[in-house]
Amino acid sequence: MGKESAPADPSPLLALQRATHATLQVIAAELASLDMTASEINALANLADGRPRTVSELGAAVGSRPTTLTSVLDRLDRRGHITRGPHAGDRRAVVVELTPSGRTAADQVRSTLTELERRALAGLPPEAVAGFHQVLQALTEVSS
Amino acid sequence: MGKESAPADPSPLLALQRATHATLQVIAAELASLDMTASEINALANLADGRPRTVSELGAAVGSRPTTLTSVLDRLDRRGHITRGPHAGDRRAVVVELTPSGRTAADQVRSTLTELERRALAGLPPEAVAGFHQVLQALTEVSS
DNA sequence: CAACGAAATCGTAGTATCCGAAACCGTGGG
DNA sequence: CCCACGGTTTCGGATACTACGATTTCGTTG
Repeated sequence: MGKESAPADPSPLLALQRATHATLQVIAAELASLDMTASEINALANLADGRPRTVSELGAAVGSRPTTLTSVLDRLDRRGHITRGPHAGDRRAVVVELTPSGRTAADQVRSTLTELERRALAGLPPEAVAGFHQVLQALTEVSS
Repeated sequence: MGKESAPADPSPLLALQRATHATLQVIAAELASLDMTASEINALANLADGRPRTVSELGAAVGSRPTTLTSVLDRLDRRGHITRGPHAGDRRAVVVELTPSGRTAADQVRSTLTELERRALAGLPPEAVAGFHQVLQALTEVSS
């Protein structure tokens, strides 16, 4: 039974981790000019739509605890990429927002991401991509 | 136009990272009795098939540099989960192999993984899972 | 045999990540 | 009105991941 095409890795979760690591390294390498870490890139990419978010929201988006984000946001703040402002309706919460320079960096991050996605998914049928998102959402929901 | 089901995240790569973080936390929590970190779990899961591997091979499987694995393997070694032996045909290389106790732990890891996968993918059509693997492989290949 | 390349380890440094505790604020009950 | 409770963020401390450069050992090629 020729198993050449199905090596030894039928586990979706292991393949998930491998793909994450591999893409992460490529992204960090292509964005080396920004001199940012993976976490900073991740945070910035999630803010790239320009909509301000609280620390908790951002933490849920990137998959980290709010405590973890504090140091990441500290660095982005020091570099002038984000600002922390008061929340309109809730004075406990802090609103994280992109500065103009942060917007430039975030756009660069997003274009790198979409470029990599385009390169990888060019020859694949749309059903595969749809299934990909379906499985990712199922995994995320089960792990929420 | 109800946007509840399509939040603001059409980026496959961002969804990938979120799912990875979310599943990683659940796995680490369910395997808390083993008292191992995510990297150790990842390495052990990749060794669970019982086939010995070199450090470089394992590094390619988990997505880390060989230098990164050294400390992880040190810990697994100290706990008696793996042994480092000489490679038959290449005396530079080191062969990493599971011990009986490592095999027990690896089996536990694998059963936790398959259980989580089963829970998440139960209601999904096989085509979705197939597309998931297809996209994952494409992303990994582009980033190799 | 001499030179070059590959494999793994070690030392060093920078982050990431989480936990517990504290400070601040919003909400509901007396 | 005041108070207790829960949510939000930050800080301090501890552990571990990760990478880079240098080193050692070994295979390979000329």
